[in-house]
Amino acid sequence: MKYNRLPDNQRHALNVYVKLMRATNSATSRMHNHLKEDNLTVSQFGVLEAIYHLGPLSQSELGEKILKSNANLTTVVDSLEKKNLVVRNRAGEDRRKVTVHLTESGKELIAKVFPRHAQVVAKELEFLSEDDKESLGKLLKKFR
Amino acid sequence: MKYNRLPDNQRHALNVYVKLMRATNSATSRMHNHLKEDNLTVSQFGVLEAIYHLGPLSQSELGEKILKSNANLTTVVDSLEKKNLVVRNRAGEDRRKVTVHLTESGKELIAKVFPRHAQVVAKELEFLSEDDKESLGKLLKKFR
DNA sequence: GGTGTTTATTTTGATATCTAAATATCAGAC
DNA sequence: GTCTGATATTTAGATATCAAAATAAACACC
Repeated sequence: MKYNRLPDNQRHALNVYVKLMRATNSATSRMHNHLKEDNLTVSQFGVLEAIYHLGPLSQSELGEKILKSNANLTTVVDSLEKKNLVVRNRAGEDRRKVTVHLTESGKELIAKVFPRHAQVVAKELEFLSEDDKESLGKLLKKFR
Repeated sequence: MKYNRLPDNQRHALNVYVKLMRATNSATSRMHNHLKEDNLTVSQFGVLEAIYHLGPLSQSELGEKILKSNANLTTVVDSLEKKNLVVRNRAGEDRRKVTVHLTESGKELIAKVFPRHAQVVAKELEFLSEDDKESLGKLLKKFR
């Protein structure tokens, strides 16, 4: 796309924007493929992984982690519960909150899937040098 | 997320991956908001914009541009057609292909919305210096 | 201690999107 | 010319997701 006739700053911004979309799209499609092997959606994996690394969390906390709406978290946790990978616990101090815990089989599954995920992500980012990764990380962090 | 106990390269890759997801998420949610004013979805806007800048395109070409499946393009073009913003044309040499054109009101709309989009994107990326944008662009380009 | 406000989750109603199968057309080999 | 395989779009069936309203619990404050 050429975007002529635009002020420089807008043209540059649009170019970065388009590249960001394309990069994310290509990265995710390659990195998320392996989840099918275990019948997990990206969101389901995200929830399992967050609890795996951070311990039991409430649904709204999970929503922030995996960047999905609260309404959607209800659905995602429902489907994980149906598969016996997590349980909801409403017995905390604040009874509005649901705390989501891994079951034994949830723990087993994520303990198997996460290392593979880490490998796939590392492999798919191999084309970046360690320096590239560091600079890219710093730049992306500024988006906040 | 700390990702201890992982090899360095995997830990670094995961950090970049997470930052990429978060950056894209935060950028898109801020940059796509203005489209609601004109009742356009991101995909609908993407199609209008692609034709606006590149001229009439087939649906599969549009799918590549906006990173959506062919099946979905049918739906997106359907909805644009319903709003009289584009027309399908099947009269080319290859009669399998549909070529999507802007109507007059489609042209008017995108001629109004695109400059605003460019402004919003530029504004939302203001926190990056021109140098930052250039380095980021170069790094993201490597994702191909 | 009742009342209004905030917070967490769920429900409702709707859209966007995907994969796989169906359909239609084209292009090349024979 | 006809068959075979590739390509473009559409249809069918399904899931993921969202925004807004509903529900329920906690908090604040007079």
